[in-house]
Amino acid sequence: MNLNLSDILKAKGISPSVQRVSILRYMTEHHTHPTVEIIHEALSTSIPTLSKTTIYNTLTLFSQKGLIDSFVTDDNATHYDAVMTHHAHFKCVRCKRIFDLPFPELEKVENSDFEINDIKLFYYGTCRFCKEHLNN
Amino acid sequence: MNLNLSDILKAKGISPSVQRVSILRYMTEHHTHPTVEIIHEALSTSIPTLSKTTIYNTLTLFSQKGLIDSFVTDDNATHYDAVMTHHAHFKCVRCKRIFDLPFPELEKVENSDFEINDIKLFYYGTCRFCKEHLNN
DNA sequence: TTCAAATTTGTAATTATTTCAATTCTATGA
DNA sequence: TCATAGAATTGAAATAATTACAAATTTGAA
Repeated sequence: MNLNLSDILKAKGISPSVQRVSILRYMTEHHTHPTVEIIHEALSTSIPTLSKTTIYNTLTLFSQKGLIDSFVTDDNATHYDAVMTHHAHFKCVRCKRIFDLPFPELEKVENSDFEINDIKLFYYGTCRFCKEHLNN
Repeated sequence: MNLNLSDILKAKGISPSVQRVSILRYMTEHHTHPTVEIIHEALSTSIPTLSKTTIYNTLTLFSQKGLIDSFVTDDNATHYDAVMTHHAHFKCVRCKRIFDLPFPELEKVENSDFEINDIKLFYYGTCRFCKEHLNN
């Protein structure tokens, strides 16, 4: 398991430090689209000296190497995502959780003014849990 | 023109102060998806005392009353938009400008776990101007 | 005209992120 | 094995967007 993650990093030309492996492990085990803050809270227990700067550096590196994706939502924080298959996101405006949804068929943009390299699709609304339990 | 904007505000139950009318005018005349920073720079000349807090308050109010929309892009800043017809956005990763694009036909999400109230679609890439003039 | 309520303002606080220099770690070659 | 250069990490400070909030100003109705 650990070896596996190390190998993934090495395959991308990233030397597998304790911090990097931990962050990658967190990302692959938690598909919750965490922010730097959340990751820091979660990993500080096992690596007390882990700094946010390292997490920022690491996630930026992972992103550049194509290991993870990132996006911002209307909380103005960057969320990271280790699921690299193209998908859409649903954000519950109540509990703020972000869920994956399949990316729908999209007609191509007929406009030569724009060279499109990436498409992001966000749904906003209320999740079933909040619908059922927080009726106020 | 001015009367017009005042009336729009009044129709939404918003009293048309100088600041609010100016901000609404800026939004209707500039479809550039400005940030608070940009609006502040632009209007400070004519209203030197205009504070960012007022701009934040006003845009939040306009948004709540359905006069404008807002979204964030990967610059982690909130952009405001007075074009209220549903459309998509293209952001040029070079010049950072944001353009409107028609919102494509989308298949309905078949998932009772989510009640969807809003959909946002962003394209990222390079605009024609940057393609032609900044080839580096 | 008066005054309460609404609005605006400026400052300070908060939050996310970046910068950067100092420290720590690690792999390599003597 | 040991020294050491380069890589990685750290923490503190700087920056940027936003919010909180109390004081000052403006406004509209009585």
